[in-house]
Amino acid sequence: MTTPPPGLRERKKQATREALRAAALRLAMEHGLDRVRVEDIADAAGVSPRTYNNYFASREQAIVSAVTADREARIAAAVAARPAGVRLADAVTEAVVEQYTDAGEGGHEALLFITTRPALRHAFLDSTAGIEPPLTAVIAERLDDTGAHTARVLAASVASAVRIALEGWLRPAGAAAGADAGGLVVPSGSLPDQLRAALLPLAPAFDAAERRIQG
Amino acid sequence: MTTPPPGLRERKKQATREALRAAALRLAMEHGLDRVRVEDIADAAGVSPRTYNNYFASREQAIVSAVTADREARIAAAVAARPAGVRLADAVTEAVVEQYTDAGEGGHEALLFITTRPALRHAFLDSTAGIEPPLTAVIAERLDDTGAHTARVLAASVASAVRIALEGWLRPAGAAAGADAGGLVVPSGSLPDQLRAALLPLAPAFDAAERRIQG
DNA sequence: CCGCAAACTTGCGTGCACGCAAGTTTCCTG
DNA sequence: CAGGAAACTTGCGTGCACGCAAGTTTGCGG
Repeated sequence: MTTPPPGLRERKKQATREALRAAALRLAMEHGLDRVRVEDIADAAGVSPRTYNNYFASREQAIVSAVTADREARIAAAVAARPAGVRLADAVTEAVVEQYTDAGEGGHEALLFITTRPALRHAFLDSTAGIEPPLTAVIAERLDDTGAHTARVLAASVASAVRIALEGWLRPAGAAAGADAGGLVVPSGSLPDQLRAALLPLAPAFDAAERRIQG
Repeated sequence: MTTPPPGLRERKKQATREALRAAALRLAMEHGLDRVRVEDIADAAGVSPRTYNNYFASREQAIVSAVTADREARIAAAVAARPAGVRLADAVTEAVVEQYTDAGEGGHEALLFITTRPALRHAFLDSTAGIEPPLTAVIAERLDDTGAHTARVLAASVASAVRIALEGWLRPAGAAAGADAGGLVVPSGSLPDQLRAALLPLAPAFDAAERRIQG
């Protein structure tokens, strides 16, 4: 259903995309973010600059995607993998925490690099929006189809919460706190803690949605 | 506290910004979106193209902001205006519906124009993110400071829900439905209905947050 | 009323995103 | 195994975003 043998075209495309990702990240880390032109990346991947742009709409996207590429699919899979018995809220929370705590192979240096440059950090935070579609799919599955876009709203909310958690986690390294002006400031714990804390307020919404179909 | 008489500088800045907004929208509607160059807009507003770019990071942003400019502040104000007794979820929902149904003075033609061109529609949908900061502020006020970023998460979720509602509302005019592949499709009712429907799943989260501080 | 510091505007230069219209490769069907 | 359609790549051209380093305006003590 999902994999009618990929075919040469598709394989080549993925290879090119991957080559571009890798080249973008490597060159940026080697020579410094602003000393890498699109031409260099395309060159290193063996394609024309114009083709590079058929795959990525910006340098930041290419670089960041080297790290965030398949988180989307992984998260959805991780949710789907939880037994059907557990609370949806818990399934989602744990799946998210799980996927954001390993950070992949040599991804740690890369992640440091990315979260350290403002432009890349921004792109990185934006990439959380990418988990929305697959999350929508798995959530919709568990909810059957109660109320049509309930699943979309919940998935989008999760994506937002993750973004906020990441922002909070990066706060120390971050620059402007903005017009928050609350009262006390939390000392920004570990990433898993931040994620759980950010997702906690959404749990009641998940519970209610789940209750609606299963009593 | 909020308005120590604005001063000449600030007034000039707002005037310029407004002139740019207006020029951008007017020219785009008169001559067609892609027959308006940045130079024309800057020119019509009486500033250099470089200055235009100090105010807006893209043509789309300038045009769309002519319509969405103060929705952000209005929504926050509308929430704050509701009596303290009502359910937070209701206050927010009604405030949002209220602010998205009038659409401003001659804004109807403009809105049609915007939602009709893909690039502008995208920018328009993205602009919903702008309601997040002010919403965070008012929500945080009602919640005191239970759990620090609860307010941020809820505000961000509302913004997402609004975005989704708008997307649903524009669906008929929209192009690609994406990989939704659910089952049945809803015939996309009126905008207020869409908004209420999208915000409904979040109500339990608001209730829980409210309960947490007031019993 | 002066003059300085901070804010804002502007011209210039660089690299970039992306539409378009060939050229090339993959895929499918007879 | 043709042969043509569909997908993908590429060069070119245009307009754009934005850093930088003057020039100009506003605001604020003295």
